[in-house]
Amino acid sequence: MPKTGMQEVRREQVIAATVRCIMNKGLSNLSMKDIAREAGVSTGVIYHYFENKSDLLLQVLKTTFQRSREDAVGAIAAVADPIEKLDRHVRAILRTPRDNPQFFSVFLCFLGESVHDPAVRDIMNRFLGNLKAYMASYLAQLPAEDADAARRDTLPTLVYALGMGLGVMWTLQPGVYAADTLEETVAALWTDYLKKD
Amino acid sequence: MPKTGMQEVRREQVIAATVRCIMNKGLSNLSMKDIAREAGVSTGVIYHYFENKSDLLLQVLKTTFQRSREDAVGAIAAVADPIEKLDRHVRAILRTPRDNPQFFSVFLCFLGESVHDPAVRDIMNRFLGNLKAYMASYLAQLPAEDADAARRDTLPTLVYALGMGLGVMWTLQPGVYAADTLEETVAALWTDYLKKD
Amino acid sequence: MPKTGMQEVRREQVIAATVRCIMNKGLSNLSMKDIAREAGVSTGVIYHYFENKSDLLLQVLKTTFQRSREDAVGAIAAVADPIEKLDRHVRAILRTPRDNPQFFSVFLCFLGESVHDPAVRDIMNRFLGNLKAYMASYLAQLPAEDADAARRDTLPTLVYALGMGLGVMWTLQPGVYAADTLEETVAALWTDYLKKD
Amino acid sequence: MPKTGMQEVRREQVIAATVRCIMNKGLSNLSMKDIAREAGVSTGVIYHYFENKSDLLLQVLKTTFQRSREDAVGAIAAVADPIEKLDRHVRAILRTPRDNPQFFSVFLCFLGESVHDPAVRDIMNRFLGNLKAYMASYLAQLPAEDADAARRDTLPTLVYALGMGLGVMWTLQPGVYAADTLEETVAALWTDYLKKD
DNA sequence: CATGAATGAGTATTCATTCAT
DNA sequence: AATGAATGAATACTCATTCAT
Repeated sequence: MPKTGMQEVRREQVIAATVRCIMNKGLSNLSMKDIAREAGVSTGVIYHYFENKSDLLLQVLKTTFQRSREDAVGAIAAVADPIEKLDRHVRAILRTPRDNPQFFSVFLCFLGESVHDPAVRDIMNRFLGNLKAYMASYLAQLPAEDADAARRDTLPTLVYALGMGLGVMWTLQPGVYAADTLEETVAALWTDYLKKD
Repeated sequence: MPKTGMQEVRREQVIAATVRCIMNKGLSNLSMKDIAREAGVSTGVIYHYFENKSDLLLQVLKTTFQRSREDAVGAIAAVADPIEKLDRHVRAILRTPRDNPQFFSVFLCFLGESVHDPAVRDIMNRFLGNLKAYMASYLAQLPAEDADAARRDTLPTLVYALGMGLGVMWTLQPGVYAADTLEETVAALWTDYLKKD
Repeated sequence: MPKTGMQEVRREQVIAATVRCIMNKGLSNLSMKDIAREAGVSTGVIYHYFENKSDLLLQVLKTTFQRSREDAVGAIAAVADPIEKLDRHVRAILRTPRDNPQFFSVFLCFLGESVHDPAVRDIMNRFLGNLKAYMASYLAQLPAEDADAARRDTLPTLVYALGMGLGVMWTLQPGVYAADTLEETVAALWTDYLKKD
Repeated sequence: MPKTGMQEVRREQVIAATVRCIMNKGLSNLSMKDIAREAGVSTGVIYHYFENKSDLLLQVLKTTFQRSREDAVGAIAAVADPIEKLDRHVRAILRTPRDNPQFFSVFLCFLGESVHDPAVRDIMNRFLGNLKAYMASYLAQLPAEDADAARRDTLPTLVYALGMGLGVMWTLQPGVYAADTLEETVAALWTDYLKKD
């Protein structure tokens, strides 16, 4: 087993423990001791692998976002048709709060932080920017007659904004929405929006 | 002026100072001393009017939400026609992050807290519930033939979800969106959605 | 009792406790908890009156030096004749390690720090500079025929260097020197040095 | 090369690295990791050759002192005449802070430690004692009529005290003294002192 | 009513030392 | 012999809360 492999394992172990702690206690009550206990290591270990608390938290955010993006892209990579891609993409976004509640908890916690912490805000912006750019890239393949140009440009922002908003509501009141119906409704909403004359 | 009047003034003074502090430093770096300094009072005064830090923060959240709701309702109270009401309502929601950034900063900060703090989550849910209920109440006045029943029921959730999502994006990157165009687009989106056969 | 008076009292209390701790444990093992315990206060109090540990230590050094200087100047202020002044001054310097061992312990501890800490070195240099300047000021009153000019200029440095060196030796091995004899010897040494043709 | 040879090399390597660290950061900020990095070895190695940090530091002090003594003795061993020996000895002492600033930094740092650490103080005393004894040994060879007996006895203490004091001043403000002139002055001071009737 | 000094438990972080590899 | 990951006690410093004045 190569050493670098072990090191990576330890880092993951600490990051995973931090995510669990954030879900249980939030960012404002998060102590390094808690994280160490949750990870089953001593506090010193954390400082072996991360510069300080702030560095650890940024790594947590980055890792969480990277995985979420890989999931999203992976879910629609196999599909060729842009419209079909959009449909599946929208549904994947709407399912995130249920399929990956961890992601949403972390996201919401750091959202509060991003208001006054530029480093966090940068990571957030880059994440959202990447996702929107990805959607724009396959929408660009649509024949010009199939979609209004202005709408095609606005769509990624609208899709992610609505997804985020519904995610927040779902996280605040898990289960109050008829998930399947909502998925149909929203998927139809955006494909209609795009196609409309 | 009765005693309670002065007391109310002091309370407001402290709450306003707290909001300003939250905007500057976020929730996780907020100290009672900061608040006292910002309010121009001693720390002892805060404990005269609020039970403790947690109580103060809940009062801040309630007050912020109450005002926001009063603003929202006030902005469309004079209009009679439900469709017109909806149009103005949607536009008011979309303008919130610019017109009242204070509100959005506070909202985002507490959003992170609501993940693990039931008291905060309750207030959030009640706030969103009230807003949606208010929209539902005037949409109910629409003649049955003017709107699909199912759509009328879903609309408040969708409107607020999209508003919240766009607000988050605006707060993360103030100014990147063509605000006016977006307002038109979204207002049209929802009125179309409602009317569609 | 004015408030500022009480504040000054507290500061003195903490500084005095710090000096005692330095004498017992040295600078490198000095903890804020030790100081608080020795002063009979909580750790928080120290941070009420001093910015941080480094600030406290600099204040300790300044205070110690200021008092030592007041003692030195006070001991010879009443004397008019420069030669007589020098004689008493030299004797006062040589008596310092016995009369005020506190001063010498603090001085030696910070001497080690001054090697790499510019703030400490500055205070040291200013202290020594002041003392030498004071001696130079009254030696300047000597009639030109009574003292070789070059010797008069070097004397303060030599006097304080020897005093410092003997103080170190005394502190390392308290009591091994025949203090009185040494005092005579050294006092004679410098008055001779100055007068010699 | 026998094993002990290698071992000795490693020990020297670590000791030299420690001295460099002390010069850069002082005793109070000295970490084993710093030393290991400076020496280009792992922390484990240090514990192979030294019992613990305190042991390492004592070895550093001993080694530094031993070398300084060898230098001092070596510098005047070839001279036969006691008076000439003294003259050269005094000049060598005064040149130490410039020629061997390493020695002086280490010396000053441990001086602070010696106040409360008996082990350090013992080494200091033995070092100074040896140097003074050496000077006394060759001064003893002076014909009785060439030197006052009492002065001959006091001289080593005075010479080293003044040398130490001037060294401290030089270290605090490198370069402010006219080194050559001072050397002449002091060398003359002590030979005069000894000879005087 | 108001103040702000005082408390002390709690936090992030460091570091000498050990030990499995 | 050598490595450097791991430990955990210790440290400086913060901060919500109390209470004498």
